[in-house]
Amino acid sequence: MVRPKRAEAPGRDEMTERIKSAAREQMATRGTAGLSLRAVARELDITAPAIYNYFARLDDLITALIVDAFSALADAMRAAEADVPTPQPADRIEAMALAYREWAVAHPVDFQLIYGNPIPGYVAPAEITAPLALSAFLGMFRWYMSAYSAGQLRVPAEYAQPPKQIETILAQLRQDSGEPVPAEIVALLASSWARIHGLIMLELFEHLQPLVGDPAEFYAYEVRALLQRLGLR
Amino acid sequence: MVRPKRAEAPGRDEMTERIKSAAREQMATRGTAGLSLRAVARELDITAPAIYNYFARLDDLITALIVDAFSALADAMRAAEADVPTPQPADRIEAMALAYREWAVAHPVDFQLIYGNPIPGYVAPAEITAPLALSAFLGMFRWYMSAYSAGQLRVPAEYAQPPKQIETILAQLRQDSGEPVPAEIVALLASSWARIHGLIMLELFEHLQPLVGDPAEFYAYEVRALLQRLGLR
DNA sequence: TGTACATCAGTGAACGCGCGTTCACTGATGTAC
DNA sequence: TGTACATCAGTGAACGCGCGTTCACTGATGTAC
Repeated sequence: MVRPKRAEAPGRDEMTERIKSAAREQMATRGTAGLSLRAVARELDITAPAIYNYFARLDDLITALIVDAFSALADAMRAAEADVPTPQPADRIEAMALAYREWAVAHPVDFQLIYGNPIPGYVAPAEITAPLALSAFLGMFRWYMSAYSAGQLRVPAEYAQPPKQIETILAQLRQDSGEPVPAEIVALLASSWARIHGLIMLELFEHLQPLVGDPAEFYAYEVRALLQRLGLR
Repeated sequence: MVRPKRAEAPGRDEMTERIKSAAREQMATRGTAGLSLRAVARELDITAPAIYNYFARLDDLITALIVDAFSALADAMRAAEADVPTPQPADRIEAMALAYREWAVAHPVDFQLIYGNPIPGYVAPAEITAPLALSAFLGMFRWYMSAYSAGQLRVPAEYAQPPKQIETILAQLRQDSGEPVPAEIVALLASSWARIHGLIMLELFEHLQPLVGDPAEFYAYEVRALLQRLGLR
């Protein structure tokens, strides 16, 4: 019988996971700012200094949680995208947008951790955070581009003249995607992102509910409206 | 010479204002969760217990700050609305939307305080908070309604069939505004709010900048697009 | 005008708390010979 | 197979800190007679 690891002793990697998981759980119940090394240790029946064997500072633990949250969100969106049986961009975009909200609602504190309020005293290392923040939405960008190239996506009249400043990012996107990127598509992506992001933010803090009743239903309605306006439905 | 108050002694109301102002300043530099009674006292050259003469609990101070922030935002929007010389609803709506962002950018921490992350351990009294949260946007609702009644606002095709759940709020709105309120208008209002709110949230946490460059310019563009789509421009 | 009293903002000491981090240590486990 | 040693996760005590809140008090000010 092969037994690569002993059953009772956690092992370094698993212990690291346990610490992160306890930390996530604690944030879920007490808010992002409610995280404390000692409480995590207590939860794991361990003394606080033991955690220093895995994370040199509390900030390193937080950074690890942020990185995990970003990739969990990106994974959820990729999985939703992959589950779509039809080849239409509209279906993929819709699936990813719905997955965005579903993940946010299922993990509200992780969502705040990456898109919302910073923890007091903690400063995220920008070189780690910045690329991850966009990555989830660049997946959607690919479908915007392919729908546009295929002549399916129609730029609505009201978005015809995007501001000049937007061209600063075009060079990089052109490099990433290997083809010329119209400023209108970037503007549409940013606008789309803001529309669904705003709905989620208002929902998470209970501001949307009194206005629309069921936020999930309204969100789906908004996504459909968006796709329809882009000529994809 | 009339002198209703002595110059050197602050007086109760002014001292209350000073405490709130120091608290706001502290939140601005250390985040919403960085607020502490003792630090506020230090700032005012006073001992911490003295603050209990003005606020029975730290939570009461926070509640006062929230109420102040809500009314400051509502005031800013009302002022912008009043400054519009033309009678067109589109101009008023645009002015209010721009004022919404300008206030948020000028007071990011206050904006987070009312629309974002709660302070750990603090629970806002819903009976105070809930009505205020909507109030700023109900001002915009009036203009949506009047533009609709005047036949200027055209409901875009993609928003033609709002979800059923939205009708739960219609009765109350009908009572407030004194006329029948179509579900489409409420849907448009919620959608509009989410669009600009999402842009602001992404801007406040630096997620929008890499995508569009100048957030102010992009915001103005988005508001124009919205008004145009509603047939108001 | 002078005295006694009430009011009340602010003091200073103290409480018990949880926090992040350091330090020298223990003791189980794996490895080399 | 047995012994000596290295590794290293985890311990327990201690540090200095800032926090919210309580309490009995001081002392200036205003008021009543």
